[in-house]
Amino acid sequence: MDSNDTAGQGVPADAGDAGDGPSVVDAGDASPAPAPGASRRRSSPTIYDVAQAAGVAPLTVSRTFSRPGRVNAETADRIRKVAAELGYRTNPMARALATTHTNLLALVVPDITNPVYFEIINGVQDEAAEAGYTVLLVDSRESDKREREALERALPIVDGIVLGTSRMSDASIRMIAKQKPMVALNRAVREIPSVVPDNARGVRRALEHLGELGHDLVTYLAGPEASWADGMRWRGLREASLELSMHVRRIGPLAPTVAGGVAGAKAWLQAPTTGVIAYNDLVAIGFIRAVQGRGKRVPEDVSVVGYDNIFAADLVSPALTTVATPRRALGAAAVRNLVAQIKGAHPRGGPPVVVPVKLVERESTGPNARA
Amino acid sequence: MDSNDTAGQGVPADAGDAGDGPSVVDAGDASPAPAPGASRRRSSPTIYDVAQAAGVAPLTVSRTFSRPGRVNAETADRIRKVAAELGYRTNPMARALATTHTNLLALVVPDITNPVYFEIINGVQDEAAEAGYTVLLVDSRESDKREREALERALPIVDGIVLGTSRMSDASIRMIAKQKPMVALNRAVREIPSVVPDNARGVRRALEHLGELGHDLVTYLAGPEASWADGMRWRGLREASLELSMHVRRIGPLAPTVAGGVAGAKAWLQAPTTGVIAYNDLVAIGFIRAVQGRGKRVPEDVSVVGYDNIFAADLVSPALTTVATPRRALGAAAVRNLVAQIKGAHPRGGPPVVVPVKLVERESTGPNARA
DNA sequence: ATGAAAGCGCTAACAA
DNA sequence: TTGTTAGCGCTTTCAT
Repeated sequence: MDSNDTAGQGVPADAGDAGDGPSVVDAGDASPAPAPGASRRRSSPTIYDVAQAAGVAPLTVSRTFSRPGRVNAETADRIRKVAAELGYRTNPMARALATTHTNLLALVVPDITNPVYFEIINGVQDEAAEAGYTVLLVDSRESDKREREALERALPIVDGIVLGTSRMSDASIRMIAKQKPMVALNRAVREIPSVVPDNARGVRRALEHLGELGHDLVTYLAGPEASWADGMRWRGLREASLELSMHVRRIGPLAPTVAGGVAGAKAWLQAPTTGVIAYNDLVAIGFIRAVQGRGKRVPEDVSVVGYDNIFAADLVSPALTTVATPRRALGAAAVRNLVAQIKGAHPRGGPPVVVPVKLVERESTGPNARA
Repeated sequence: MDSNDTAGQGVPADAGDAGDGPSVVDAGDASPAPAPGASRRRSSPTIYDVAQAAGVAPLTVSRTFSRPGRVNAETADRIRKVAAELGYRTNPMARALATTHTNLLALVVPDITNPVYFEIINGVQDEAAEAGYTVLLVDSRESDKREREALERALPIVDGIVLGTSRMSDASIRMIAKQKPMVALNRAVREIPSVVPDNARGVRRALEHLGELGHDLVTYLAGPEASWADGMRWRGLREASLELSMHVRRIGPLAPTVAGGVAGAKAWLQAPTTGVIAYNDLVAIGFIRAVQGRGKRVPEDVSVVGYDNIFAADLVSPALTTVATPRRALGAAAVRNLVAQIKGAHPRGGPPVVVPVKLVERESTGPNARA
């Protein structure tokens, strides 16, 4: 909520250009459209204007901007110069109509508010920008209805879709994938190229970490039943526990929220363990607050590992030890794959691209007091 | 990071409508673009196809979708039916080219990652959807260069811009406002319609609250020097302190981050007060952690009030008492204003639209121990 | 390396 | 209420 404004003086002074008296507060009241030409901007110059001014054919101007190299260097320079003088800018709509592609990508996430998506968004946006695409962020706010509607709107104007943790059914997803190139993120969908973090490896590292600290009985605070990621993590946990000769219990399903963590704590108090691995950071945070409220100390009485390494993980006390998912890399990988598809590569229905994760050790884990 | 995937079972069931045999899993490796027509989607039907099938003129089809009501109800029904059968969808690019408007709005924020913008984004998106617009979210990541570039890209394809807490100079902003309708958020820019929260009222409420708890000397942890909001808050604070017969000290400027709060704590420890008001929640959080680290208790030794009421404010301990800015309302108001402009209303250069704020009392404030 | 013609799909004007 | 005629600004053939 800060800005670099220099208008800090708060001067209401109004250099009124329409001069219709002192600030009429209400926005768009009566007066309809101003006479076209009033404060209205002149229609911008086109390739024809530039062509004429530069003494070439319109097509040459077009080429100068869309396929440089296919035009004489000198000619191109001259055209560019003239264009700059005239303030020419290529019209994306016209180009889109002619080429059928917009250079827009849709990125769908279930909840912008969820810190998990920050870096994904950044990764997607950076990689997209690099490839010459602008991204249209679609926030479905955890509603498959909203997701479908928003996607419906976006579909006809984008060249491809990055579907982050979709709330839609596999069937709906495949339906959409038939219409536009698509890559799924954080979720494997048959026949759809997908990019996922290495969930198995993540929980395994968490378990190892706990093991090294002397905890050999740990509780897993499970996520939503329908969660693909949760399934992967629980499976990975069981396998790892076998290899490491440790024991893992499961509590859940839990909502993937602070409240879910609180609920998990209730159950855990019935049968405490010195080690806990949570489905995600929010659950871990809720769990910690709840058990602290019951007089337990973290990490002295119980070590807890979160998952995702969200923004807030570093803010709570104790700061959360957690598995960091490479969200930026995830987003970037998805875009690369998507752009490849758009450029003409066949979509690969093969196994998901798996991106590595890593454990971030902070204050919520410590040696087993009993050891 | 969870999903509702049903693919857990791996059900391959696919009511294949294209029926080209059992899912050929591995599509393409080397081979370049597929023969146009292979897995490529057929070019979609146009108004001409629909017109022909329905036995009317193309224009009538066009009207049916763009100006319903201007066409006979029965005819319209028939056309819609035929269109549905053919799977006709109006082509936004063609429409945009013809009408010169895209029904896209740009929302520029300096940092998606900043919780402050969540609700603004939601408010903007909802209101925009209601008005028939899709929003293109532009994240400038605190860089005026990036902001300018992204805006550059977005400008030609949007009908208007909501500029949230811009990092650009007033001059740049006015420049852009000349090209497209615009509304500034959280910042007053001369000659540009703007919507801002009631900063003066906010700090005043914070001060009152502290006063009621018996603190009459409070420290203000100031934000960045260049911040418009900071100026407003400090000014509001001074005025309120006069009226309330309280005393306010100022420490700063500080970075609007957790680190800034830590820095502020250092200075505060030189001359502690029992009441503290921070520029924003992040600063408050940093401050609290730092003073706690020096053995001070919150709120027993010092009461602190944050600003903004971000997501994390409720997660830290003690939970933060803070001034909640009506971010969703802010976003919605901006869009209403913007759409009014687009629809033809004159831009109003008058004073900013001011949206009310409110104080959220949580655990970080308490009675003055000395009282 | 450059150009002329045609058209992408839709919507403004005007008619009828 | 409906239809006809022109474009919107760009990129595609296919020449030159």
